[in-house]
Amino acid sequence: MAKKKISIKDIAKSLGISITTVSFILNGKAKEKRISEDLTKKVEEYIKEVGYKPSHLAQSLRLGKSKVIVFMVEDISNQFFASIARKIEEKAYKNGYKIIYCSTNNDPEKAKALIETFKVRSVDGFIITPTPNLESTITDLVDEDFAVLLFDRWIPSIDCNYVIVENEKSAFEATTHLINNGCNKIGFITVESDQIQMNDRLKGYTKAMEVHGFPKDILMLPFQNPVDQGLSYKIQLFLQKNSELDGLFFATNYLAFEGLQALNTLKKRIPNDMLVVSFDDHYFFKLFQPNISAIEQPLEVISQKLMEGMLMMLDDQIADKQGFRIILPNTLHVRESSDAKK
Amino acid sequence: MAKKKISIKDIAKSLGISITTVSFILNGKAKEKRISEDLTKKVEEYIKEVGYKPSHLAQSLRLGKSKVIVFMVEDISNQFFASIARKIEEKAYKNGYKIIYCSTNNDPEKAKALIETFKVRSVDGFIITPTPNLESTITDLVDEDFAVLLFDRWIPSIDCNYVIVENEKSAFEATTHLINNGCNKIGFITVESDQIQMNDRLKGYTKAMEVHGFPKDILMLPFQNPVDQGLSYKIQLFLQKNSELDGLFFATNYLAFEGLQALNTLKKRIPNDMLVVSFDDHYFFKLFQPNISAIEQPLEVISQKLMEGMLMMLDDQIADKQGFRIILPNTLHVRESSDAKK
DNA sequence: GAATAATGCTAAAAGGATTTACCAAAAATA
DNA sequence: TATTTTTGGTAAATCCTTTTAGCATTATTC
Repeated sequence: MAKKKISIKDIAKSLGISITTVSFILNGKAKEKRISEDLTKKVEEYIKEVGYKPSHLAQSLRLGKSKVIVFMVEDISNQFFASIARKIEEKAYKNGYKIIYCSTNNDPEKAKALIETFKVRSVDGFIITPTPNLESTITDLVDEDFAVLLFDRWIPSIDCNYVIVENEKSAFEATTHLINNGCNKIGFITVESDQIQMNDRLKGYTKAMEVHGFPKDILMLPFQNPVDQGLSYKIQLFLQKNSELDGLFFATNYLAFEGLQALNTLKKRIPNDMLVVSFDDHYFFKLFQPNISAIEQPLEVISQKLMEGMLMMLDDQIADKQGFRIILPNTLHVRESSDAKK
Repeated sequence: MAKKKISIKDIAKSLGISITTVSFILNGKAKEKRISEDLTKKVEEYIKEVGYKPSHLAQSLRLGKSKVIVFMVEDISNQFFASIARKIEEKAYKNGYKIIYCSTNNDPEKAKALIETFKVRSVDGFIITPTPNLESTITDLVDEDFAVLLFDRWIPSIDCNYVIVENEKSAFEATTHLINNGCNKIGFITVESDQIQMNDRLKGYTKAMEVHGFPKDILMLPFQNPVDQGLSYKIQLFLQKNSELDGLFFATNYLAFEGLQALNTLKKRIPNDMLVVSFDDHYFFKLFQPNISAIEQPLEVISQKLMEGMLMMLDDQIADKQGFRIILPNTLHVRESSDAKK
């Protein structure tokens, strides 16, 4: 039953005028191009009547802009990325942009392949959580005049805009929080990876421990996606081997979830036996008994900055496209009774 | 520094042959169109050498297919939808399709506007969790030959393919499970909405209660997005007013999260004071102490069926495009010690 | 009244592909 | 040798817009 899509040509023919005229009117250039008001009105009415909508595809081809932004993250089903997705979606749509998402699984080859397929789709911009070894691919992208914005993690060696958070500083603060509440044997649970944000968190922990002259206990779990079933068990073993630990700092929330299970299995109580803090706040931490302290990334601000930066770069007027480097502060939420061990 | 994109025309000129020939070779029609092997090889090598990639935009314009599928859900940051997103992404990309997402917030006007903007972008298909009052919009879509697949909820009054789960049956089972474990005053916590899946869950509960001749206690919370802060408190009031309740059935997981908080505040213990079950399983339910029973929707199968149906509809060969109506069974996970109250 | 300026509009190119219809030249057939 | 068939390709239309350059008229100026 598919009724044939009406084109600008059809309109021109029906009205006995030229395509050019219709196009000018459609693009609000009637005045500028000296189309008479009478004709303008007539065309506008006809357009409304037949419900004509220009083909975005043809426009994109002609103008070389597709009004599409790619949102390439490690895993779109991860709550953190999904939340950002939701927020940038809103802002993008408001500005006439659509968002295509994809997940890299932190696999460089997959990331490269995805970027390649998007190049040929003439997307306008990329918001990316880079995988390792993506330097040259991203540099190319920037050279080819795509708008590129890294987030969550960045790549120090290349010249590219980004929006990230203060990983090291917040990790330092969180560790210090544990220390100030009586912990001196604090374990750091993280994941084996080149991801710079993870490294920065480790640095923050390390620095805080060194400042106080405390020994470090670090558990580097293998990186995997999806989350391995045995993760909780591995943490449990680590806790048993280091039974003197009185504090735990999880580098990201899904590690904390697994860790909480391990603590439960071992009948270690929070906050009496162990003080816990996690990077990346989560609804769960407030639900869990007792509530778990966590570092909250400013999702709303991150999203807002992401779109702000994107739109700035996409807007040809702006000369300085290389000055958008945003580092945002996090918030440490102290939740379990904080003087538990004092 | 943006190096100019090379086009099929450039190749033809460089090699001193016609555009047509290049196109035939690119599309693997060299043999069919009787292009000599010599020339074919020469062109293929040149293409590889200059790294030519056809413009997807131009192809889409010419062929009328964009290889884009819209994934329109209530809220992409919801774990359920985000998980589906992740899974269909994989399958879509494997088949050369990209996915644009958008969230309706369950607002019919927003949904209609979104669908309108996508029509002009010549997307090929829509995977939709319909809002209320979307009947005519979706019928139009189907009439205009877009591939449309509803999921999570469907619209009985219109002729459109879908992939859903057995809401009523599973709700009946879950309620029966509570009854079999000694509950006879079971509260049903749901949300005020026209969404058919919510209604079906209510029906399942109602039926089970009526079969056993037990009184029903239903709490209809106002629909809202994002989740209201006072939700937990409202559930708490309900529990206080109906202090004789010994079982609770939550129509969806985020209600259960709020409910668990309320139970905690009221010092009601699970399973001793109250047996609980929730629709939509969640990682949390396994983490929570004690573990919470829940009905798990088959995410993997749902995703697989969605893409299977989509691809089938997009594949022009298939004649019967109206025969894809899938209803999938869920799994009830019984987690707290099941004989608690026997 | 002739030259200039303004008015109102349009033809055609461009963007990058696919595809139909056709055309020479060479080979095969009669 | 004359005719038909096959081979190896190409020109041009098409998808739908945007935009440059220009062209008749009419109005204005001197």
